[in-house]
Amino acid sequence: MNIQSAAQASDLPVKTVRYYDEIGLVTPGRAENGYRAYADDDVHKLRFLGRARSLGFSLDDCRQLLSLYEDRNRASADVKALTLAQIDDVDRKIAELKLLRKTLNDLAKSCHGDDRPDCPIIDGLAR
Amino acid sequence: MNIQSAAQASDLPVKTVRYYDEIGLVTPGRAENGYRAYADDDVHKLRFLGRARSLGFSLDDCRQLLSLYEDRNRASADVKALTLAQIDDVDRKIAELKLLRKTLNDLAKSCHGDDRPDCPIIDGLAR
DNA sequence: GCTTGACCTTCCACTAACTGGAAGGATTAT
DNA sequence: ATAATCCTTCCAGTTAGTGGAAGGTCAAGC
Repeated sequence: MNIQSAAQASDLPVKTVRYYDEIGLVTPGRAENGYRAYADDDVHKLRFLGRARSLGFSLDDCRQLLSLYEDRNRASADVKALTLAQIDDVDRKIAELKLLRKTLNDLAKSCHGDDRPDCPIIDGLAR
Repeated sequence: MNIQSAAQASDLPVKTVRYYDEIGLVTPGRAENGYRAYADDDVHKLRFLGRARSLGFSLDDCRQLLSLYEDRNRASADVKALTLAQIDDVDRKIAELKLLRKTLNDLAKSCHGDDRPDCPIIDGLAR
């Protein structure tokens, strides 16, 4: 499978897929002509990356998550520990976002939102 | 007021304050010796920036907000629209994180977590 | 067999929003 | 006078890509 098909199958831009190869995250084989040759397994990793990235995991986090996926000799306890750490991370992020949402919502609620110039959002931010 | 005092008063790193000058967001006057001289109004803007940034507004958003802040004749509706867009964004992120949390949790729950190499988490990711 | 267009390659430069550090000048304290 | 602490500019690096140029390859149509 060439890069464009892999990109479409994983819902990532071609440039990004090439970048993930460059930094060693998903390194496909090469065809005779030098083209990247993506296997189904590679596409699977790409899709996983796309999902994890869109959820705020850094590429470094993703590298860890992928190593779970790739290392067949890892003790399952290690795998579980890493997964639980990721869950904690997700929980923290959710909590942060909820707080952020509340702050923004409080600001928006207090704003009459018409064409008058005075605005509680601006005043709230300036406080 | 020198840059360090301004930074402390606005709770921003000195480097960041200098950066905001560099990109033309908050451009203080200069003293005889070439030092940046921050007025109270500059500090006010800096604090505004710090708060808006920490709430997830991009510097581009901030530039808009700042111009709205400075424009006493702007409609509060413009400000509200910007804020509501931020809230939508946050909501999307929260929903996605909850989905990911569930996926990771399901994987972790199914894992026996001992020193055997086979692990349902890995199998689940490989699916 | 040749051309056209779509695809692929690498490489270099650029983005946001800083952050760190070096080199050197100014100010303040002892 | 000297040391410590500011301040300045400039250069480089960070994360996670994105855009574009220069050039090689492939499949279709004439």
